[in-house]
Amino acid sequence: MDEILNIFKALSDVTRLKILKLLENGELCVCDLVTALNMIQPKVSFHLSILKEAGLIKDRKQGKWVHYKIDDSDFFRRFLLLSALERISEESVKEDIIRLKEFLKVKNQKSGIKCRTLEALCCES
Amino acid sequence: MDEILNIFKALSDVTRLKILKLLENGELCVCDLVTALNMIQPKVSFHLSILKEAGLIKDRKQGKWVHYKIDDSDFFRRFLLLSALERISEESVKEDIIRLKEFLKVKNQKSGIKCRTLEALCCES
DNA sequence: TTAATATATAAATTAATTTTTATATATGTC
DNA sequence: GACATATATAAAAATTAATTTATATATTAA
Repeated sequence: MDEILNIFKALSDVTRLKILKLLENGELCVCDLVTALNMIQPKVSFHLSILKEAGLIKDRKQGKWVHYKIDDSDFFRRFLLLSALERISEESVKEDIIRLKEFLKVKNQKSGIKCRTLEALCCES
Repeated sequence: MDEILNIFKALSDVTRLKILKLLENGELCVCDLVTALNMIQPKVSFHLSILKEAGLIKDRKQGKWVHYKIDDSDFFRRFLLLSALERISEESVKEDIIRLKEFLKVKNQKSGIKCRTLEALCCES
């Protein structure tokens, strides 16, 4: 019971649903999410830890950065996310995606590394 | 977003998951649930109101009683419940079902009305 | 019509969660 | 090595949710 409860608890917060919606396009590091959501970093880290604890996302350390992405190793969780995120309109993360794209563009220019997630993000603006 | 959020919030509480698990066998009135869960009545009513608000259950008034059952009019909700409740073991409502069966038996004897839900409840004890 | 039962609701309390602020750690840069 | 950046974590404050207690409403029974 605790497992399923943790999953539902993880999914019952706007910020966390937004994070998941943003991660649908590919992995993002904490600072990407901080910029996209326009929130302070400890707050984002807090929500990421809850999503991770529930087995909904996983992380990958690379140098200074920690990249997060949806954990699709479990069928039920993946399916749940799929059907839930489908019910969240793009509209609800519109502003976040604008900030994110702007931020990733600048990051790309600086680092010279192409970001797949940026390419996946929808193209208006 | 609010709609899906409400659904997940409704599902992120042990008492409410238990209520749903108990309602899987058929409709129950508030006093059935109060006895099964061994909780005070306002508490049960509070949780029922949240489940109803989320569109997961519906009620039917009959005389003094209010009977609740799972609302299967919405495909997504029904499917969500189906796959979630499947992941909750019978063990986690074992004691509740014992109390419930005992209570329903006495109720049946008194009223003479056969309760379908009682028949649906599993047969040990 | 009085009493009893079933349920709901409001107010007060308690508990849990989220947010903020401050600080620590780890990695990379100068 | 000193400094900057990215992230995590701990403690405190703020917010939200759950629980209890008390009371109201509606229905049936006596």
